[in-house]
Amino acid sequence: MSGSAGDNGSGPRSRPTMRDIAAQTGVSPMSVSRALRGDPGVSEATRAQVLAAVKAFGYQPNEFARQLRTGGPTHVIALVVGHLANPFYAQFAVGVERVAAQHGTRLMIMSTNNDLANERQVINDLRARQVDGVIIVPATPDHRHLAELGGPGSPVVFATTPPNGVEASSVIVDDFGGMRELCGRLLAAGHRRIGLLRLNRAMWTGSERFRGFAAAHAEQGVRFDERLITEHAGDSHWAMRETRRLLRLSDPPSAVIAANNLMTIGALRAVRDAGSDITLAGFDDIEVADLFQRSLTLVTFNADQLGERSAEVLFERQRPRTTGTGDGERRPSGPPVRDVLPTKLISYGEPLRAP
Amino acid sequence: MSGSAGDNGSGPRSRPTMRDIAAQTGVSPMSVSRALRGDPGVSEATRAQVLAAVKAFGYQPNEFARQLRTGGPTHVIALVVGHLANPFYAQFAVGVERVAAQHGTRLMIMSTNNDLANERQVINDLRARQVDGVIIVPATPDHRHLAELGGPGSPVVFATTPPNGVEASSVIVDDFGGMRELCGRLLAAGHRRIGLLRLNRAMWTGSERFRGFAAAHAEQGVRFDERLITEHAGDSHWAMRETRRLLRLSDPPSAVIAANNLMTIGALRAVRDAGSDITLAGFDDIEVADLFQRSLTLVTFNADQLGERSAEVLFERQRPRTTGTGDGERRPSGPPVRDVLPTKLISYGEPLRAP
DNA sequence: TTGAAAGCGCTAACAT
DNA sequence: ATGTTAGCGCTTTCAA
Repeated sequence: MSGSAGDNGSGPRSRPTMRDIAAQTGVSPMSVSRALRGDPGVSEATRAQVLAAVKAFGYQPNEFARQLRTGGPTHVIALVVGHLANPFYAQFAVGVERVAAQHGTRLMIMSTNNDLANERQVINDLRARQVDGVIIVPATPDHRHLAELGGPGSPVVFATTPPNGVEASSVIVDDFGGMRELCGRLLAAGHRRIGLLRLNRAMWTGSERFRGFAAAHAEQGVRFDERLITEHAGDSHWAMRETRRLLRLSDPPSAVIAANNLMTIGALRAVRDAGSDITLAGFDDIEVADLFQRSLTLVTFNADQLGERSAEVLFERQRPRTTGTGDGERRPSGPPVRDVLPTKLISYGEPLRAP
Repeated sequence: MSGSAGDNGSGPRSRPTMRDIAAQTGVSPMSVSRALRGDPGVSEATRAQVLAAVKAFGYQPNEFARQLRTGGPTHVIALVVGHLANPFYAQFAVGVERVAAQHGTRLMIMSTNNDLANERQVINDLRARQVDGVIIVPATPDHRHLAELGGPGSPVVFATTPPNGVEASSVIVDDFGGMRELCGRLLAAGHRRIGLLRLNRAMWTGSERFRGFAAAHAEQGVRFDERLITEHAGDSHWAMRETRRLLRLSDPPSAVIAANNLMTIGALRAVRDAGSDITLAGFDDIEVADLFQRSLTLVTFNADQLGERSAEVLFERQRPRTTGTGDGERRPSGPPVRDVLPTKLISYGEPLRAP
């Protein structure tokens, strides 16, 4: 009546093992093992008995013990991201999980809070836990601490940022092209003073998106004003303050570009509070941008698809680990993959306006 | 130059074990074990040697083997949610992870895509993987398939929905009170025909929020029109269509309440497209609601904190598993906890208006 | 069809 | 301070 099965009577004990099932059934643990795995070498009679006992005990095989013995894959991959609350990561994770499920693999999502020490710990932990592979959105520009990953049986894929100092596959976004297009449009519309809330130059996305900004200016023969460009790790509070500052300049920009989704939100708040009619644009899509009060032009890409592609690359590179001391094994596969996803400019609300 | 350490020369082999380190160092595996765990019973000399060899081999102890032997906790808890892309879950996960980190525990996030069969599989998998505990936001109203969780050493906490048919702790939101307050305010403002996009009545949140709606009407002596109430699992597309339908009624509502965050988004889109000036309200907070074109009144609660509290409850109920055949162990602890988090009404944009 | 022995990688408990 | 033995829960291998 009260609890489920397996807890018959007095003191709860530790989880039942195969031996318990064997004892209960009157067969050897080996037969239990066979019965549970669907091995043909058991009579239907014993199999039925075993399964009954299993159900009665609420028995669940210990996956670790099995994995230890067989040396097979764990069917777990890990996704390491900076901060879960960023909707980009969530959407990315959705894509990864879809592909993982297709491969009968579970996804373990770990967040580093964009902290290097934390990232290190997480990585070590994942290695110790024998995950079949890792997809990482690196928090830092230097990836040498990730070198230990990517060994045989545990490939790694870098997402949004190519590996730096390590050999590994990567799936990234056309940061340069996307920003170049956006900035080019603004310039073509007549904007001459464009503010930029950029990401740290040490970050790949930071430098690439900035390169796009600079390239667009160069192509249209416009010199940009350094004082309209500020750099940060990229949170919304900072973006809000910084946008406010830009708006108050004696010679303010006629447009502002925010280099990521969170900064776009911050910039929007500053513009709203100031009642300014400055043109606003940003990198990264925002799911509900169509509901915003202000028009917004965004460099978008399919985060979902980025996740899918990353996972596909990961699985392509997986090879079953050798059990014993096997020595003649091949490397994961050929040279690292390096995929680049295209971006697409989307205007929510009105299209880009002249200043 | 090229790769990192441990891959000196020809063919990569399987991961090194303690024996490899021992052989390399000329000590016994036991000393390696001791050195790695910081056990005092090793000379500084050997410890140094061991650590050097470990670094050279890129050796990482196998956490599974260790766990198997010691029978200790795995220091992993799992969070099972419906769909990662829902920002509520992401925010919830942030809170859970914060508390988990404080307990030196990793968080494994698994999504079920709101599918029962999937949920079952995930749960089994987690049991097989010996997680120290599970926090679940149940996808379905019937929780009997979760009965196997919650055994000794692996407690469960239900979040947002109390357990049904199982004994377990839960941390939920004041669904009833929140909706009652919101609806009460609308009625007090003079609204007499209020539309409701409600969740499935089989779901706890669905029935509780509806109870609040009904209670508010009863208290103010207003009869609600059943035809203004529609029921669904709660996605934004459906909410959009349904809101459109409500707006087109010959006797349309003067206000519409959406029973969750996704439906609120859908309703907003419908209202925008229709150019209607209907009053809109919803359950669940929306991070960027302050940037929306339309004013919105929301029943909010702190998802972060809900996550923290759930994790705290989980850890309170954890007890170290007994290693051997220990029999005199106690139950996790006293009776199940049942926490309820308060809600808070927030108006973004203008406050609630009369019809 | 079934079982006994051995061992996956590690560590507790006992030697030395 | 170091090593040996045994065994965690399971499965592979070999024998009956």
